[in-house]
Amino acid sequence: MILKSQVEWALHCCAILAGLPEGRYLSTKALAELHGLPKEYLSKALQSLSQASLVETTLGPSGGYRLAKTPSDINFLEIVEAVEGKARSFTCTNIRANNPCRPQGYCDSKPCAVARIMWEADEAWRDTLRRVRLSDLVGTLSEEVPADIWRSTFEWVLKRAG
Amino acid sequence: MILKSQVEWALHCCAILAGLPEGRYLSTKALAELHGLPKEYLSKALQSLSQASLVETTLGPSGGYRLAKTPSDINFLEIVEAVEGKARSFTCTNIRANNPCRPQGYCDSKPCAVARIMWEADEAWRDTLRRVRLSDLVGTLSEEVPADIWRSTFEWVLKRAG
DNA sequence: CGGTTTTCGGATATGATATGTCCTTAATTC
DNA sequence: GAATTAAGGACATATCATATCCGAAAACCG
Ligand code: FES
Ligand code: FES
Repeated sequence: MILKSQVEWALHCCAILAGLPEGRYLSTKALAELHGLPKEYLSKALQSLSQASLVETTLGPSGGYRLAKTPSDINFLEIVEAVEGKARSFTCTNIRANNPCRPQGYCDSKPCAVARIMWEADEAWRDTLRRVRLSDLVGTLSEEVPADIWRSTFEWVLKRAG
Repeated sequence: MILKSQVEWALHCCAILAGLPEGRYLSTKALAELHGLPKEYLSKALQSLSQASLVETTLGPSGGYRLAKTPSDINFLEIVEAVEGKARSFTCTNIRANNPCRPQGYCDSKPCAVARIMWEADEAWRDTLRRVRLSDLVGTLSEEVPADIWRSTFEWVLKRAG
């Protein structure tokens, strides 16, 4: 069970977009260059964010992406699910139904106990992500990233934001 | 991010083995037949359980698997990690290091903020699984599975247990 | 002892999914 | 009209999950 690397990409990109001034857009090209990622493929991740209505886009030169909501209104789960999908990590294939001791045509009333436990764990994972806002990440980053790097990155981005 | 189906298989098999009388073994063949699974491939999952010291084996006719510990001493996380591995679901590929604004040779002191949050969620998932014991599952099953099916399954297993 | 049954591990094949590239279309800016 | 951009489809490649097969070693049974 491994998350795709697009999840990391999306989170980093959202963190950058969160620092963008009101009304400005940042292109895929800039985001790819900033993170050292293949532009074409990163584009797929950004499209996922767009389809999830987490970011807005505009075309043409000076086009690109910006957040569709305030950073404090976006949580980690939204971003993760946008690229990873909302499907649960555990799927019950109902192998209990293959038990040869079962009467013909017997039908289970509840989802099985095994799946319920695995889904509970899945929900705990999602709950944790749901509780962390994008603004929390930006806050942590602004404390931890050395001030000069933080500032020069911001300038680098502004220079390319349309 | 999707768990392999072997996880489900291992959990179901452990639940069955938990009902086995002291000192008896159940073969892969019986477990595969009971759950309608490919014997050869299920064998791989059981080998994983064996390598994790969750089950003990013996060879020859009347050989097979039995639990290595009491059901109340085995938790879900042990079983899941045995077949799924202990690696975290999120891997930080350190793309922050590609930031062109960084000074040459700059080295990060901490794991990055993004990864820490994702790992926290991963830990919440593991914590939930760690808290559920195999004996809890057996207890739930014995309440929910209709008594006649429960009993006949038990007899079916005993007839094949060496 | 010899034949059977079992686990174990390696080798191999197949299918699905993640990753990555390329190209076309439509919208926007200048 | 030319340049730039997101969107999305087609395609190629790599990795991993799934599945099967085989040989070796151990245990049981006659
Ligand atoms: S029958 Fe296996 S998890 Fe539901
Ligand atoms: S640098 Fe991306 S998660 Fe650590």
